[in-house]
Amino acid sequence: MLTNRQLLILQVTVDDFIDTAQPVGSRQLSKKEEVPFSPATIRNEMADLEDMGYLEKTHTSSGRVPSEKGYRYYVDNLLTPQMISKEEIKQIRSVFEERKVETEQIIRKSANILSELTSYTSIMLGLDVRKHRVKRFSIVPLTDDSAVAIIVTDSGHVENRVFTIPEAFTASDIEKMVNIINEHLVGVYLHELQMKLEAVTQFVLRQNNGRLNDLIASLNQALVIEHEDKVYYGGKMQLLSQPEFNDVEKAKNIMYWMEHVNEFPGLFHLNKKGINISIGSENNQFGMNNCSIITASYDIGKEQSGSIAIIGPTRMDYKRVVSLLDVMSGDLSRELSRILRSQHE
Amino acid sequence: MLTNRQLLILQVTVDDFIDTAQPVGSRQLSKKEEVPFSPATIRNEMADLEDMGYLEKTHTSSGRVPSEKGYRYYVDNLLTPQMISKEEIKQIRSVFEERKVETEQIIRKSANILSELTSYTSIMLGLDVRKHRVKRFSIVPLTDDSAVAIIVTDSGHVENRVFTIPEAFTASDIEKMVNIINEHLVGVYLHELQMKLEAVTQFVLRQNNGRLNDLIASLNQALVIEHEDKVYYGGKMQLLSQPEFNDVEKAKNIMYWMEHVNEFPGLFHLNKKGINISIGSENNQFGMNNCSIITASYDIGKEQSGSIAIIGPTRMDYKRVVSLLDVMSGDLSRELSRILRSQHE
DNA sequence: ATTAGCACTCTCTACAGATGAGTGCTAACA
DNA sequence: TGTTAGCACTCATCTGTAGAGAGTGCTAAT
Repeated sequence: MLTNRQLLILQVTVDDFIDTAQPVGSRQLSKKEEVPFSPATIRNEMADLEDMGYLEKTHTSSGRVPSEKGYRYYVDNLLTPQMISKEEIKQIRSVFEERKVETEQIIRKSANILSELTSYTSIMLGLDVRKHRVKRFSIVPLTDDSAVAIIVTDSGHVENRVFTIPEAFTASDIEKMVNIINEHLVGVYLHELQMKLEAVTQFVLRQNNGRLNDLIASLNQALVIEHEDKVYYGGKMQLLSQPEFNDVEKAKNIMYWMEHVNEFPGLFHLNKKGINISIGSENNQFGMNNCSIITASYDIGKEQSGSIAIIGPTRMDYKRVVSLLDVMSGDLSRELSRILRSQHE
Repeated sequence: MLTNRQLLILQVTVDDFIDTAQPVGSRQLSKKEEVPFSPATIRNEMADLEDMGYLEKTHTSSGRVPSEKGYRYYVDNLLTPQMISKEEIKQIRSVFEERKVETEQIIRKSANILSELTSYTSIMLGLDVRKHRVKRFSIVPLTDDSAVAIIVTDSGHVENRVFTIPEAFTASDIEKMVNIINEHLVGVYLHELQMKLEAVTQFVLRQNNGRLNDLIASLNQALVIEHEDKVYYGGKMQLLSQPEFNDVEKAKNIMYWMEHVNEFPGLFHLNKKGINISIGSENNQFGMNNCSIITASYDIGKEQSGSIAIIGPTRMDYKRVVSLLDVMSGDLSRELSRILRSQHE
């Protein structure tokens, strides 16, 4: 167990390192008024903290730097939420000022503001389209053997797919099918679409409209709506401004990773509700040892939820980021729920 | 006017520098078998080339480096197209193998392959949506006061906008309007849309259907189809591998620029037909002094055209890039024209 | 238990000298 | 007269050294 003095010193050390990015020494610490001890005392405590694995030295006579274990302890036990200034809250709220209805734009704008306020990179997952419901289905023929299928969801989102028409179907055939599908599919969640289309096929068979079968099959093939996570970034280059990425090799690594985020589907969904912090090698699997990722979830109505994340160096300003994410996720919950509700009225 | 020997030496110097990124010296050059002269002779010629502004020294006793004027001369007069291996042509052709109908995917894939083959960054402009024609217009009501307007184009592209319904219009009002609009607007280019909607307004007024006016106005407002160039990148990070971007500051600059390409609408459209090379400070306005941009245009049918570009350091492999762009733009012309034609049949 | 003092370690910077690649110029050569 | 060998010179880069500065660990005094 750590003594109060050790807690204090650990906290101040981490804070200082986060601030300056320089190893912090005992003399330097003793100058701070929060720390009323002499350098020698601090040295002793730091040595103990090092033995326990919370601090590290870069070389024998350097100051100390927090270890991952140190950050972890700091984050779990010493994190005092930071006040967000009114100015900044106002800036966050500005996202919702324009009364946009397009959730995509709201999310995109949020990402930008978040990265501006933190000076790290933000990543936002778009809403899961598959949890929206079909509002209207229609087909527009393009050529003799191709047409575009359009699904409008209750959220105003539009999915469209070009598909091939297997034989020569007349316009009235297609119209008939559109009617059947609308009858059966309006109100259905997009992720149930495939399944429900099966039911339609059965229905069509029973109605002796068997000739529509091929058409539905082709349609069914085109309408696979992947769980394709739309990912929005804010301030991709912000990371390059951090001193830890002065080395181009490291910068390249992290940029590469960001381009391929969608290939790691686990990243956000594994997270629990609320705010979650993953430090350094804890997200080693993703090849970013020098980075921490803070994610926050928000709820939209009862069924949907979204994720925001900030990615920065392990030496990131946890206090501030956590507080900002807290405000932002709360606002997103509230505003997106409001929009969704108005659409279901 | 340059002598043949000077031409040779300039060419070999540029080639060598492109290859090694190191200033090239006279001794080094004389070792090459294409250059049967002694270092002293080469020194004399190089001194002359420097006087004429084609070469530069980084310091008094360094080897020479091509100046921008040198690159320009090289590009204009000494560029011998490079053979593209069958392997590589095959790789390019693989874009079109899957018989995709979605031009967007073809373009995206092209961008990736191009950057893979060149190890620079590629930028592709999506097709200009505004040159497509309206195939079908429809409206799907979402709530009492909002609806989504959908335009399907002859190319299978779908544009959609959420707009607010000013007063309580009945479903039949809206249906009426959709019919009127379809009557007037099918076949119209998207860039004419605004104008033609004016005409519809006039028509509606004359038909004494004046009450639809507000509806059309709101719709008109939503249907601004910006000349928003969709920009696709391939291999954004490739540039970071180039030695000239080892300096993080420079890397940041260029990355920043790339994120904001769409804010420089002039970049691609000013270019003439065919292949165009812009070296170093020639694209100074865009803040990329160390880069060259090679653009190539391709034609789709009679009316549309597209642009591909490769962006790399001034010390880029012009020979190779030009040849690759040549092949790629030819293929894109051919294949996209084919697809377009099939859609107009 | 805390702190002052001291020897020690390690990094960083500056400076000097050696090295080597390259140049310009001049004189000899074909 | 065009080409080349030779030579002195320049400059970047590397190496080694010395000193400053920041920090540490340990010990003894408070």
